[in-house]
Parts: sequence; C-alpha cells; structure tokens
Amino acid sequence: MRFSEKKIATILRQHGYKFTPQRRIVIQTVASSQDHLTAAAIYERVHQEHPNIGLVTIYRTLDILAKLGLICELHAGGSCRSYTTGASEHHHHLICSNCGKVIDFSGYDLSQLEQRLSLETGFDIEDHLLEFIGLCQACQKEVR
Amino acid sequence: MRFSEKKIATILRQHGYKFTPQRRIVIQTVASSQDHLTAAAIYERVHQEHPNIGLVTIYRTLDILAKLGLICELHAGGSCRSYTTGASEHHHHLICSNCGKVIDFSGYDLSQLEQRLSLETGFDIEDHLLEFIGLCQACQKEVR
DNA sequence: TATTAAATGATAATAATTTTCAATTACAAC
DNA sequence: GTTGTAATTGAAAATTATTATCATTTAATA
Repeated sequence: MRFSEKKIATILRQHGYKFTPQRRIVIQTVASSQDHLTAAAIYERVHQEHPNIGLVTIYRTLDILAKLGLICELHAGGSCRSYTTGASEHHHHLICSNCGKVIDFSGYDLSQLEQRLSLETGFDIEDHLLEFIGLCQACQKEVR
Repeated sequence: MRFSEKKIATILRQHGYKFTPQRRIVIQTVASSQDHLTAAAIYERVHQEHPNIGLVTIYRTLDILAKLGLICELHAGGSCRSYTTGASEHHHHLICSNCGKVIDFSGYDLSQLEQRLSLETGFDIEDHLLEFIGLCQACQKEVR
C-alpha cells in the first residue's frame, strides 16, 4: 500500500481527525485485501476479530479516508461503493457487470484532458473516475 | 436529442418491450431537460401532469432505456443514479462535488484504450464511464 | 377482435447509508 | 502525568434509493 500506517495517522491528525484503534483496524483490513471491498464486507471481516466495532464506524472511517485520498472509492454500476488501497497509486477500473470482479489498471494519463477541462470550465478538478464495464472471460461463457 | 420518439418506440418493440403512454411520458420528460435527473426528480415532474403514474414505472422505464443505450446513466459520487438524453452522443461528465452540477463534454476518444484493455484482459467491454469531480466556479467561492 | 405476454400501480420488502444522542476517548496544553 | 475538550463511538432509529410481489390492465400481434 501506498501509505504507511504512521503516515496515515499523521495525515488524519493534520486534518483534525483522531487516529483511533477502530480506524486503525479498518485501515488494516482494507489494506490487507487486494480486492475492492464494500462497507458491509469490511464490516464482516472486522467483526470477526472485533465484534464490538459497529458498521457505522466503518462507514465513517471509509468516508474520511476516501475524502483524504488515502483509499480509493469505486462507484460500480449498482448502488454500492467499494474501497481499496491496493496499489493505491492512481489507477482505473475494469469491472465485470455480471460477477462484479474488478481489475485495476494504471498507466493511462488523463492530466492533459483534466487541464483542458479545467481551463474551459473554470472547475477546480479534484479527482476523476475512469471505469470500463463489460463481461470478464468467465462470465462471457456463462451468459450465453 | 439523438433519437426521435418514433425511433425509440421502434427500438423498444424490437426488443420485445411495449411502447406505453407511461413510457412515452418518461422519455419526453427526460428529453425535455438539459440536466441529469434522478428517478425521483423525473417522478416529481411526471407526477404533476400525470398523477397516476407511479415511481416504480419510472424506475423500470429508466432501466430499460439505459440498458438499450437510449439514455445515459450517471453514477455520481453519492448513491444515486441520474439520467439524461441531452446530447445523447457518447459523452463524459464533469461533476461539482458541492452542488451536484453536471457539465457534459465529448470529443475525447477512449476506444484505443478500450481495445488495449480488451486484448490484455479478455474482457468483452460494453461501456465505460469517465467522470471528473471537482468544484464548479460558484462553489469554489462559496466553500472558502 | 381475441389472445397473450408484457406493463402497470399499489404496497411491501430490501439494501445502503445517514442521523441522533448519550457515553467514551484521543490528544494537545498544561 | 493530568486534565479539558472536541472528536469519536456504538446502538438504535430514520432516511433514501431501489427492487420484488401480485392482481389488474393493456399494447401489439395474429
């Protein structure tokens, strides 16, 4: 993952947030998986070891981490967000519309387009989202 | 808008869907606005003139139209989809994270990247989503 | 015009997320 | 190290967004 735990703690504090044990655990959980996890999935995992940590705390922590850019938020087709630190360098997604599998890819640069848009519209662009949606190989067979 | 009402009716029928008065009204409503509208917003507008059309019908119609590519679905930050026919040519979005304003832009071609990803991963890519998130000019002032 | 599969509206159900609030806790200042 | 304070927590309830169910109606072919 891109940021050490210590670094994350510092960034949190710099923004007036506390670095609580609960938050540490959420961060570790997200970091320990390669996949994108939904809040519910993270909760499940956390809950096994720490049954007293509530789902709401998960939501709140993910919100903050995403806002600070420490984890990456994905808005796949449905109405459910998921999160990863994975290779938390900036990357993009390829999502299977059937099984929900996510493949990350990077190395595609959008900064020129971003600059153009910024100039044309006066927007202060903070982030972007590039996602391709399709069928993974396994699901291509399954669906026919 | 890109498709005439007649064309849409034909496409619906070709896919085994009926072209009902309710659907016609939903289509007209979406087409009559430049903005991206949520299902709820569309319902509100429809409801004024046609109080007997239910929200569920709106959802169902939007689903079908989006599936057939007749309208464009947007997954902005929150957990809420919105729809537009606007300049229903393929386009991308610039979204204000504060007020939700959406600016469409087009003329950016991703087909080469799409082809590369398709080859590399074996995915059958059906669609993509490119969204920039930031603050519009008005909100930049407001936020500070 | 009759037939039939698809669509509708109402209601209920589910899913995802947010709010509220009293109790607790991290951490900066002393 | 103690302390004060603002931030955080967990539980429960509330909202929001969306989907399923089902009896009734209707569009579109034959």
